Amino acid sequence: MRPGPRRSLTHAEILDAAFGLLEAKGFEAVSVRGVAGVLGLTPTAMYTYYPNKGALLAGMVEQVLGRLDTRGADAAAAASSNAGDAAGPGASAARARTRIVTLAEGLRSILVERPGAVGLLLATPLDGPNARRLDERLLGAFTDAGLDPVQAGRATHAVRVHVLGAVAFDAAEVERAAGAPVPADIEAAPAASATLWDDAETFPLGDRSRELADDPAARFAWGLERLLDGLLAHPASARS
Amino acid sequence: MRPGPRRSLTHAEILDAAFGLLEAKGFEAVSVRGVAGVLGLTPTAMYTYYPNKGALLAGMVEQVLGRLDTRGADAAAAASSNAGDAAGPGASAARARTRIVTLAEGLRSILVERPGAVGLLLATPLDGPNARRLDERLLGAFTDAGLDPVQAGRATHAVRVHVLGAVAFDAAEVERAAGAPVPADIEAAPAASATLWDDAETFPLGDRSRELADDPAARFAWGLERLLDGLLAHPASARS
DNA sequence: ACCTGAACACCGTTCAAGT
DNA sequence: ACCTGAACACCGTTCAAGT
Repeated sequence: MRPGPRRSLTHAEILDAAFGLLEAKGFEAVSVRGVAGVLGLTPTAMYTYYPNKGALLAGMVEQVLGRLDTRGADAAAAASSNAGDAAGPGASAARARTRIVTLAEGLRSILVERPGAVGLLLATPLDGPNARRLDERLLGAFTDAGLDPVQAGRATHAVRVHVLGAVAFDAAEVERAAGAPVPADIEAAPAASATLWDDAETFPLGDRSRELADDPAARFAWGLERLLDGLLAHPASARS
Repeated sequence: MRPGPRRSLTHAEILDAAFGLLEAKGFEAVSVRGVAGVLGLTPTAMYTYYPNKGALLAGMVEQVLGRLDTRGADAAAAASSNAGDAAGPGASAARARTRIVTLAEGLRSILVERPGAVGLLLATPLDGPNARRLDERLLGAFTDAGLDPVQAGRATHAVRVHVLGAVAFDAAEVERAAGAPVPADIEAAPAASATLWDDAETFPLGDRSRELADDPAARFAWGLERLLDGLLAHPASARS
């Protein structure tokens, strides 16, 4: 069978195969050749659908962020049914904060659900339509909360950084727990000239608080709330 | 010349070659074979020094974080010479905040200086001696500022996430500006069921604030200060 | 201990050719 | 337009062998 039965796959089918690979064998296993193999295609046939591997990954990112939409709508429905029509001063700011938390938690849960998806987000520029829509929502919420455009832009960036960074760290910790121990490799570390830090002595705190290590979800939620405390502290342009 | 002149390289020489590759051609170019090539070795000879590629990368991470030590000491000296012996209430908390900012800004500047180094940090578990020492310092500073051990651990994590996440995003933006345009790829994005978000309309804010996009250093500093505002807002155990 | 050379099982991508 | 097959220039890693 030389030219093949001309199956004419849809992008959705190709992305499904790619996500199957991602879930089964991790981000590293998502290769042009691998996806082609799952689909029964020759690697070169993939270049009919995507001009390069980056475009494939961008397509996957868009699909992941697309799930945030449909799910976020449900969460917003539940939240708004509780809120009623309260109209105290700062009520719209409070609703804006809830919206931000909903978006951030939603994005996190989607990324946690699909192990390997973080690698995707970090490896691909987040400038597709769904990524932009997420940005617009955060931007709108921060504006509603009283931030000026520049502050809202920076705050949006900070939230994006916090969500992706936190999930990336959690994923790395999972890998470390499951994976191989890290080699000693003594020579690599130049001895610190620790003289001026001596007010800090040598801390035995690290091991203790690392053993108390709470679950990633709680840690994330706490950090997000603290970040929002800081971002939303000064309602108007009282800051430079 | 079969067995070669038995040069017996040091780890430092190997890491230098690896960093040369990193700076010249980016993180992707840091390969076992590539480093071996620069050193005039056969790829397999590398496995005499490092058991695998991960160990090589871990060695590089440790060297990067080691630079933070020597540099942080200088910065601390300059800062403390200005501070004098002020003893008002909250003075130690203020000094702790300064220490945190110094560490975070120092780590960021080191990562920004070495393009490609972020990829390194994100690809490698941060559990070497220098990484732990950085953790201990942040932990100690947050404890000095009045946080209990669990809060200090979470706060340390939040700062780490913020620094690495922000630098990773900046790096991605630089790549995007220099690299190829992203293909349209329409079919991948499932249309959002946008019904419930309609109070936000469609925001034209995005493009405006993206054009005003301030420089990454200012954006980072602002976000870090806001995060610390939130993390250090309540001095004692007034929080759950 | 340090190194070579051959080999295995992979990558992304291009090109000429077929239907 | 969609696909194959051969090819190019790469990966990380293992193994047997040399000094």
